[in-house]
Amino acid sequence: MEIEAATVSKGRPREFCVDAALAAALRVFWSKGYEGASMADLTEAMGITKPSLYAAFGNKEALFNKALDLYEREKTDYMRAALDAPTARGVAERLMYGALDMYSCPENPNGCLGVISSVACGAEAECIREAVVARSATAKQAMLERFTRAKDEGDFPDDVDPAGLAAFLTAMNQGMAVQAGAGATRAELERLVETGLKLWPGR
Amino acid sequence: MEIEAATVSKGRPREFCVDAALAAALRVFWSKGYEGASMADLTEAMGITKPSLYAAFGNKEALFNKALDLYEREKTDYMRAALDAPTARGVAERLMYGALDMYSCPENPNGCLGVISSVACGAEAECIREAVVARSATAKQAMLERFTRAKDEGDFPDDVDPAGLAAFLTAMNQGMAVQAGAGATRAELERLVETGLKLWPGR
DNA sequence: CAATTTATATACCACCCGTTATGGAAATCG
DNA sequence: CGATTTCCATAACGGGTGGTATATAAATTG
Repeated sequence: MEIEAATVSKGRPREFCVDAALAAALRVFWSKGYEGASMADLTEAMGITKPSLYAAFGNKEALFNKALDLYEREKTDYMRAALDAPTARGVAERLMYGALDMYSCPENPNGCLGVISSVACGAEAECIREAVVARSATAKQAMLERFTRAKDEGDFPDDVDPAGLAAFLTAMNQGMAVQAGAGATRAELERLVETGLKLWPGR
Repeated sequence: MEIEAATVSKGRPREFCVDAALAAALRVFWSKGYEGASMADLTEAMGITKPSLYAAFGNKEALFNKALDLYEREKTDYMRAALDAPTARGVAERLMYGALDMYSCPENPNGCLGVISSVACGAEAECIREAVVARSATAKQAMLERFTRAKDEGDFPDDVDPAGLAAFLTAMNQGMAVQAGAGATRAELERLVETGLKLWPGR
């Protein structure tokens, strides 16, 4: 039983770059959501034909999961960097401005793949939603742990709840994603972030 | 040229209640989104056949817009009541707890029809998104006017921006909708609301 | 009771969906 | 070179989509 894929290919090598194709697929899912992205959309953007796609990625769901991996890999990076900030306020700043940069970057599709996929999800694609929600939960959990530590360190008053702050930041992030998807400008999102930080406890 | 529909029907009267059918359609759109709701889903929930639906409502898009009217009519009520609160903090309280009640009512589908429809919207249904976004904009505008008045009345410090507060409340509402759609419990949403109110300026 | 007008029910349309079978081209290994 | 293995392109599959034509049933008007 072969576990590893063959390191030396015997037949004709594939003519496209898997990583580039996956990046293209991510953009399509990011723009249209899981169900909104048709195989025709995907193959056209990826520059390959359907049989090639199925041979390389399995099926639509597997392709989405790999695209989601790619998306989260980058996003996780910026979140981890944010959680490494020395103070809770620093964490909030980096998280919100990071989200702002992501959502207002003109090269990115509008909105957040996670929000799009968890909201726009017909019953048939329940497993997609579950996968996305699970990842979102781990992100929230990481925030919670960071803020419990921050509370111990006296970063904010005792009457505010670390779990509440984590939920708050999550909601702000989701709200930004929705407004960005609806066409909000960077200036509008900036004002939202600044207001959120003005309300943030402490300092 | 007849402008008004005939007030006295001549032929066989329809056997179903239009309002009840529309309410059923609203629940389907609310649960599955515009594109996720198929005509089969709709007719089954409404208890009528496709020709009856098309005769009574026109087509899928017209049906959605009427369902959206119905949805907004109720939601607008609670928002207007919220904006009538004497203080800005009262407005925020009523808006957030109103949203909480709406999103955690077990009889309602999860999430917010507006968020679902604006986020989960393939290119073909662009007009749907535009309709939803336009309504959301008017709601935000009403908040903005209320908070500019509140600022003149000294409800919160001068260094906070009324437009920022409106965007903030909108984002909180959207975040609650996303988290509710993802299966958050009422307790979790309550904690989010309480944190939001704890951060609210003044008092 | 006719005649008319409308609602309903069945069936159907062309199209798009995700997925796969088929046939031929191309590159590697012996 | 020959054999083999894999990739690519075309086309088709069954099923679901929004929307509709046709025919029958039912109620109102005269």
